[in-house]
Amino acid sequence: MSETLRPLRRNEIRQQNEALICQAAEKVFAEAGFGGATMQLIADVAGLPKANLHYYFPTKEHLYRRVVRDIFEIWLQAAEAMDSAPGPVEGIGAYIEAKMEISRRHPDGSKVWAYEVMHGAPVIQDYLETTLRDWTSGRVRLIERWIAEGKMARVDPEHLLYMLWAATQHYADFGHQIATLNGQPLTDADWQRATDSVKTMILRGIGAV
Amino acid sequence: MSETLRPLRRNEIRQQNEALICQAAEKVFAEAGFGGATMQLIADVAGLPKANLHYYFPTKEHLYRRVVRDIFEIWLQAAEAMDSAPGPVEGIGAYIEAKMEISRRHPDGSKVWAYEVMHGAPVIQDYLETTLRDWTSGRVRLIERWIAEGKMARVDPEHLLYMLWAATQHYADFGHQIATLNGQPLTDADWQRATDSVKTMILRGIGAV
DNA sequence: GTCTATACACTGATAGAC
DNA sequence: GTCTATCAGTGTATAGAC
Repeated sequence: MSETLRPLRRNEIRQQNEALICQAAEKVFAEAGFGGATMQLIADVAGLPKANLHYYFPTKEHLYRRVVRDIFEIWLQAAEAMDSAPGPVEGIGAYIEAKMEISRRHPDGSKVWAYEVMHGAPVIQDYLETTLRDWTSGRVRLIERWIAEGKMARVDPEHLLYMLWAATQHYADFGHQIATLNGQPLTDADWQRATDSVKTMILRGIGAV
Repeated sequence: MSETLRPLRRNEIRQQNEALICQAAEKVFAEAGFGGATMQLIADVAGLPKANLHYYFPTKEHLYRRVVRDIFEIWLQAAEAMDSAPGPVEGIGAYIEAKMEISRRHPDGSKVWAYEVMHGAPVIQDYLETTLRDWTSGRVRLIERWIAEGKMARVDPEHLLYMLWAATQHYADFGHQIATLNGQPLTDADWQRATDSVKTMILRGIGAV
């Protein structure tokens, strides 16, 4: 009887521990990079013996790969905010809000992604060449349609996307610099003002308002 | 006679070797981060025995500190392009051009800076709190003056600066991602188009054109 | 599935001959 | 100022008891 339940229980334990380890790994990888992170420190943060990490993830690189892939999924989900919008004001406005919210809620994930890309994307190069490229192509066509319909100025769609990524992720990746210049970490009101500033400047910059 | 010349010669040798080592270190730190970089690899890239690095820079951290400080100086020099301009079109336009040129010519330096800030600026925290904060305060006042003079829209000066940094440095820090989406590294014409795009969107975004 | 002990490789740094 | 040899410390990964 209990024999038939054991597989499910094991899966639950695995899922729970993997999530715990991933959470700790994201934090440590963001703070130290791949080379600077140690399995020992990740284990300490997760509150597990170091050997358990190797039980769930055979190597440090496997664990890192998993963390980066999780972040990539979050980026893609935010992208949906841009679709099914009547025009750039709603679509790009919603995309900026979604990406700013991610920068606020998942700054470590954003940093790990930045770290990975900065170092030549050794782990997720295939994602860049497939999923991200496909997504980008689709949004370029969407922006070109908005331009053709006279809903925004004639801007280079690719460089608009780069600016959207840069402006929003900057608040996560360079959050420490911003907090230092601000004198303290951004408050709720600060984040609202930041989001409004980015939205206002970009929407006006593309001639949508 | 030759005795009096020796100190100069030694200084020249030191200067030359330090520059060689810094150049190699910038490349390796950018590609691997502080933790991932090894003195052995930096020595190999510089074409020197590892022990020589420790002769010129006592520890790995001393070498890293020097590399980050060099980059910081380049940032500050670019900032001068913004001053002594009659208005935002010339001032911010020139600043964008200068920063895009740095992203193109010193992508490794930009990455080391990004890496350092992303990880909490353990080495250059004092620069953030003194030099960068002072510089920022000065430019905020400059932008506020332009706004008061009706030369641009009423935008939040701090967030405009963040957007300038983000948009320009993105082409260095995320250059690999951009090259992948572009199908190849940016050409001269691509860089020109990128610079024009950033200038056009931001200058229109702040109501300066 | 969990954890202790350990093998094995590598790193930063130094000593000391040249 | 240059370079070989080497040490002490640490890292990843695993073996094996529980």
